[in-house]
Amino acid sequence: MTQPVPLILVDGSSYLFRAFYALPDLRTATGQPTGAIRGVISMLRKLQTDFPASSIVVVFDAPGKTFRDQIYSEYKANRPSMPDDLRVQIDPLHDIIKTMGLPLLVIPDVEADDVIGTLAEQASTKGIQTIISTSDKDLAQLVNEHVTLMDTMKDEFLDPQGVVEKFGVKPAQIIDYLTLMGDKVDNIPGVNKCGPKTAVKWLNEFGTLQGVIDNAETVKGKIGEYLREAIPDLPRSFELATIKCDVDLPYALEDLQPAEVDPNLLKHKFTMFEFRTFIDQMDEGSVPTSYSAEVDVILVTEEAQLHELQKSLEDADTYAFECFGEGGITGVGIAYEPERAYYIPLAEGNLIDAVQLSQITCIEVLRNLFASAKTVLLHDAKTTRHHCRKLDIQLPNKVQDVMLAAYVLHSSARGGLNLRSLARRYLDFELIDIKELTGTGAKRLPIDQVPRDDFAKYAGNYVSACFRLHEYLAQELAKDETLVNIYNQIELPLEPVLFDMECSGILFDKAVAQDFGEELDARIQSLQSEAHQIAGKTFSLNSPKQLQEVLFDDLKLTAPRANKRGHRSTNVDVLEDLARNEESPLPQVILDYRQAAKLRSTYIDNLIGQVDRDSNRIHTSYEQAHAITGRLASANPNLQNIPIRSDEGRKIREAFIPPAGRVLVSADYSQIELRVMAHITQDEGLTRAFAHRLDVHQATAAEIYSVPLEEVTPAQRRDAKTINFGLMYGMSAFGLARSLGIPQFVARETIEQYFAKYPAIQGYVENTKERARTDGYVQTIRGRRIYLEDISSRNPAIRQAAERLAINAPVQGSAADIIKIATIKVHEWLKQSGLDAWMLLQVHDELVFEVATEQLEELQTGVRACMQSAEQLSVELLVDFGSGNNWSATH
DNA sequence: ACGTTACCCTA
DNA sequence: GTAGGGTAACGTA
Repeated sequence: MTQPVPLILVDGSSYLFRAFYALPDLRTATGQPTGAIRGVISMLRKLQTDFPASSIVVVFDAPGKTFRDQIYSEYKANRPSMPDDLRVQIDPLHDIIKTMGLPLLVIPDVEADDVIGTLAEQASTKGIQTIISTSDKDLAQLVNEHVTLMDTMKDEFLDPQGVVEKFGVKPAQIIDYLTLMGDKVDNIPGVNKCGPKTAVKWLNEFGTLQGVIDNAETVKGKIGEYLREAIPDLPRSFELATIKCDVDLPYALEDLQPAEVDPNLLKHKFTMFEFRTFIDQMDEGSVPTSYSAEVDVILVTEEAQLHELQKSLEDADTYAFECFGEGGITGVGIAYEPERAYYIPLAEGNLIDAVQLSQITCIEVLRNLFASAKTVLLHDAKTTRHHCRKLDIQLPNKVQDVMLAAYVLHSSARGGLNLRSLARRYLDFELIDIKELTGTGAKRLPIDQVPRDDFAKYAGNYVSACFRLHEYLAQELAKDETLVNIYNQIELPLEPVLFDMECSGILFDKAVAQDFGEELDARIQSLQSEAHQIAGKTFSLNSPKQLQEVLFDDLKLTAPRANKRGHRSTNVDVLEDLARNEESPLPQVILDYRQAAKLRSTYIDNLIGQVDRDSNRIHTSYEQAHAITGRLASANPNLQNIPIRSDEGRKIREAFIPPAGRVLVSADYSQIELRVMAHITQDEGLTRAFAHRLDVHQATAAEIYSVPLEEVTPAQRRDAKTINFGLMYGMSAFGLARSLGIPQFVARETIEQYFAKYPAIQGYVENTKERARTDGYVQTIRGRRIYLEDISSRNPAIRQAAERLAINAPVQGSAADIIKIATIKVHEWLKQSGLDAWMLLQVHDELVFEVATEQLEELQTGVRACMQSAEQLSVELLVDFGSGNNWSATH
């Protein structure tokens, strides 16, 4: 078989049976049988490899009766019923075949043979060469000059000549041949004692079945009697043995195109069935384009070289770029083709004696380069923007970012999103680890002291990998339109917006923080001595280990709970319990101490330390590609966890202030996650509550406690709020009982009542878990994917954690998509509004601005419009505003 | 010096 | 009971 064959029709059912009986009884660790699945998949993968140019269509019998049962009630009556171990492999097998991107046909009321016959006939008519892959000899009747039979498991091909050699009759005689023999298994009567030899002998003598019947009188002996006895039944047997080639199919031949394959999903499914070999094979074959592992790195140290490079870049469509350095800039790397890269050293340090270009010349070239319309390929564009900013260069607003592309493809892929991991994962390209050049620990070299040639090699390989990754990831993203949209419409445009917000920062009044810090110090001191006095000894209040001993050994209080590692917990819940018992004043003292110490260290000290010397502002870093749900994270410092719930903690917010003449403004979405929940589930009760602009927790309380809205007590509302949130987090009766402090059976009843009132939410919970199991991921409204590698874990705790994430991720992730879109819209609007206003922070459902006091109203109007129109949900999006002279006053 | 654990702050 | 970040203590190097 050297000619590529356009169409391969696979008789899936025949292989499934063969694989089940012929192959060893493989099972997963949980005992799920998988041998037949593996056998069929293995066969299909062989076909894919052997016939890369062909389109493969897989056909299975559908459960239920067919026309053959109608013409003959005893049809297949002798077949033993399907073993359970085989039956349970069918659905998973179908699912994997679909994930492999192969068209799968399971047509009710039509046997697989007839589907194959019909498709082969259609293909023949069009002159398309067809291979039927089957282990069932009956299909030999379909062989003609366009149609070949193949048994993939036995590596056997049958063209018309081959049929004659194997069976002794021509393909056109196969039906007659089968009719004469009958089929014991399918309970089709033939001629008694007539096997293949006799059938072939008669057919060679008389030509056709009709010929045999017409000459029945001439057949001598016992077998002649049997033949004559069989004649009345033979026409029906003939009909049963005939494969129909004119079935009405709901598909045309040209509809049966392969679907795009999501390799992560496929790997996930192979993992579920413990098909390690297939995964390994995929990993080996995952390199899309086989580039050389060796990158030709050119060190640019002369002006002539630089200008030559500049010219090449002007001709190139696109190029990868990276700034290397810690603090200062050591050099830049550029690659405009996959196998060659350039490194331009710019460091001063100990390399000053080496020949190198002046920074000024080089920066000028880069500035011109970035001013042209070329697309720059980057890994972590936002960080590169900060580097460039130090050189007073501006990257183009529109760039490509392989980190963000990889994040959109798989936000939680093992190994993370640094370029080295991505190169290894997607390109099988092993990058030099910078630690090999710098060393670690005390002996670690600053990177500008790494020998220049070594560093050039590292840098050149780095940008080369970035270039190659962009090619690969763009192609991967293109396979799913929604993912391309997440990348192009959300993540990519958001990146420069976050950059601007990071550069803006927020003004911080150190004096206010300092004063509060001193107040806290005094409190910390006195609480500490009080604690030591009660304990009768000095100990570190910060140490859970020492505290444990004091509380439970020295003071002999009873430990209510153990923590994860079996130690006696001293966390808030425990201390609050102990404080309520009033056996000792120490627990309350510790609680007060903890609060003060936390505020002092995490907030006061850290925030003061992060204030920029020149601007007196705090510039956080947003992690755009970190949270698996699509949320942002904030770090150095984290401005998304500034205290607000306790009055003491809130005081921290008083240090976040606007400059003179401006106010701080906070715009936050009202109940965005519950609104998303209402939209996703289309739950009537929840939707109605939002449509009537009710207090949603109050409305929930009224429903589950069956009381009029106005009679809901604050306690009932609080419980309802707990339940509403708990549900979004996938909470169990156990968890609800704990957080409401009620017995588990009461919690179970409460959840039942809730689901009775909000049935669509219960449906969502069940469907989502199911979808997560079959797909391996869940999706947000916009189609962002959240993969759940543990959804089929055999460990119940791990599996249940994945289920909770499956329930929460679409809600949290959709809300994250919405505010990201809003952030982009607001930034655009602000830019063109000409207002003296700046977007400073994003805190999941809140945007914080500073604006010239007299422009407050105008800002609110514009921001509200952007935020409310970020997504069209089936419930409206509402935005609450607050403003004031510090961040506390805006709430 | 670095990693892990317990704790606690946010949406 | 979801998603994060940061601190101090403490264990291991």
